[in-house]
Amino acid sequence: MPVSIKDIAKEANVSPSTVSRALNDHPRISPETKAQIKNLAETMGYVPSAVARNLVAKRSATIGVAIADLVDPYYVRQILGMEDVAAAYNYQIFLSSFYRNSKRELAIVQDFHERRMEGIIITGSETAETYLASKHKFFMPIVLINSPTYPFSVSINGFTGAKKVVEHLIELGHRRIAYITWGAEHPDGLNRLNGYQAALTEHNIALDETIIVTGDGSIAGGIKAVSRLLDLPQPPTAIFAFNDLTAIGVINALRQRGYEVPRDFSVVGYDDLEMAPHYYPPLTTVRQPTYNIGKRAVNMLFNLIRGDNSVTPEILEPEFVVRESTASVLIRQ
Amino acid sequence: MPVSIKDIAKEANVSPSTVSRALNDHPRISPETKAQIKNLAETMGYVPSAVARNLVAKRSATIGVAIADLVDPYYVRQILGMEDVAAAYNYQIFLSSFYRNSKRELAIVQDFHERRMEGIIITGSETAETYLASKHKFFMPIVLINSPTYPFSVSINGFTGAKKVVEHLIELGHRRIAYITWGAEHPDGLNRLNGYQAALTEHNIALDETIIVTGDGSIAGGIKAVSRLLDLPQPPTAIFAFNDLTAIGVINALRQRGYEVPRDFSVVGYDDLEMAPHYYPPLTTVRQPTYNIGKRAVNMLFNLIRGDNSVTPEILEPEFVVRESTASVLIRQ
DNA sequence: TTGTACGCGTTATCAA
DNA sequence: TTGATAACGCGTACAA
Repeated sequence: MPVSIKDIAKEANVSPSTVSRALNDHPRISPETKAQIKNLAETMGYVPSAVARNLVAKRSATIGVAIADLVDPYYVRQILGMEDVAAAYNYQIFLSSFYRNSKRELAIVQDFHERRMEGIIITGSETAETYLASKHKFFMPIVLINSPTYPFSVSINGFTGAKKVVEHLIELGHRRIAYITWGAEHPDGLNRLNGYQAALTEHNIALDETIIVTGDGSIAGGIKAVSRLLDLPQPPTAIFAFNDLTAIGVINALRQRGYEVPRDFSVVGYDDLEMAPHYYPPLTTVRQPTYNIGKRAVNMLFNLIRGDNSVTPEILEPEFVVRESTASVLIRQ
Repeated sequence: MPVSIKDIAKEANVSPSTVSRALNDHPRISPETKAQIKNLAETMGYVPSAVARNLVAKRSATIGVAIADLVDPYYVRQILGMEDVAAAYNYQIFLSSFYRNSKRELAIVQDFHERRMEGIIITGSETAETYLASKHKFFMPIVLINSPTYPFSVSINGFTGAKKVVEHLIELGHRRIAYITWGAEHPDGLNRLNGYQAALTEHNIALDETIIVTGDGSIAGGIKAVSRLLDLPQPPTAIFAFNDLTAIGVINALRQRGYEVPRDFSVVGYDDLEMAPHYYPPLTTVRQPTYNIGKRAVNMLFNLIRGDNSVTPEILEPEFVVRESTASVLIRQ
């Protein structure tokens, strides 16, 4: 249905290559024919076919981005950074979400290959080893976010992030600090757990596995975790949640039971969501440089596309933000 | 770099068309050659080129989705519905965000054309008239979300949504009900404003333009709006915010000034964000059928792609949800 | 300055 | 059952 370069050529009584040259501002063409053809293209409603162009050019000026969860602001804000850098390079982004399903993730990577993306970024992968195994042949560079063992990756330091949180709570006098995880398979899960443990060890606080419970990164998960924590013979005085949504669930569940934060329990989240400073109480949390990690990932990818394989894994530092959901253990009665 | 059908043909000593048939499970091919070629393709790491296939097939099995804001959960949840329907049809989605910039929106539509998407969905467009004007030639069907004047569109009824909110507040005894809008250009802005006015008129409450203020859909916008509202000689007793984020800003600003919601002011939001029931206080709001609207939009688009032009604009109804941020005006002292 | 010829990777048609 | 040929829309070498 769309009009092609040939249609214009026929209409203008020139050859298709002349039309091509006119449309691409090729130097060797007379100004008159160029103007005439451009006019004709306009009136005929010509729209160049990227698919034909990509076939012959062997490049698509497009990168594929696979994201763990389109609804999670943590991942979405990374996209913002990617978009800005990609736009500066005149590249487009093809975005797909695999919803934390490794099978879907691999299907997306396959699709990116078929579409001949020039590079791939995957954020939130739970199967990073796959991209190291040589049994798959990937003919385009792949950059992972938060898979620090992968050679081409950009990550945020979950170890120091978690450590700072726990140190802050210890400084406030807390000794029984619960930790709500997000299952073992979360890309950043192990790092943060190690940070949590390191802080305790450095302050000679024995690790108590009963106050490490598993959540799912959701508000509901935080609510459930509180039930388990408060049923303990010796409940914690502070709760470190895997993310802000979990923390919100925690605070709500505590309020339902008549407790107040931070008077009765200190609670810390992670991510610094847009509404974290506007929650009640404003959340003490860890701000992750999401926009920046997106930028860095695309920059690294372009280096790889250019053939510069000297890139090394990058690790960005998160920022600890104290607000009002944490307080000294002493204010408890 | 990637291996092509020709490479396999050479390796197997057959013609390219035989390889094509083997790979596509064509009926007229011997089982042995088929098996041999499939093996070869596997070991050689063959990945079919979607771009070459699309060129000859004149179809991409892909629809383009342009979205007003990737960070706004309201839009993102629509994508979820689209993805599910598209997947059922074996279609992929190419997603781009224009961040409420009409120029970028049109550039995305142009890009979709060049990539030969089979159809386009635009949600949150502020320039819907463009798609009616015949000066542009669009050679693929376009479905708009929340542009009810466009013939191929799916919308949520903002009129009844807003009306229900105001009726609820009136029932609680409120007479001075402020409304925080999101600028005139918001796709649903006028509909909701009309609903707001209709409810007031039906209850013989005079419209007071001084308590209709402009926000920007953000928490910060809600905070600013409160300043203007409380500086009025006769402040409102209830505030209807354009969305939940604005409502959160409102509630926070009120709390900062020592007021409590709903004791001193009733506040209503819009959207029913994931955390709306878990905010403090839990938000009275309007739940929009976002997932469903995404589904309907894709279904409509497929009808158009099939050539069925008998589609008519669809309007879905929102659902009013009462929680704890609203109360009778009588409980004020 | 313009036209001719060819190739990109794939599928479909026709002939063998 | 398989092979040769053409075509999709575009860009580019080479020839005119």
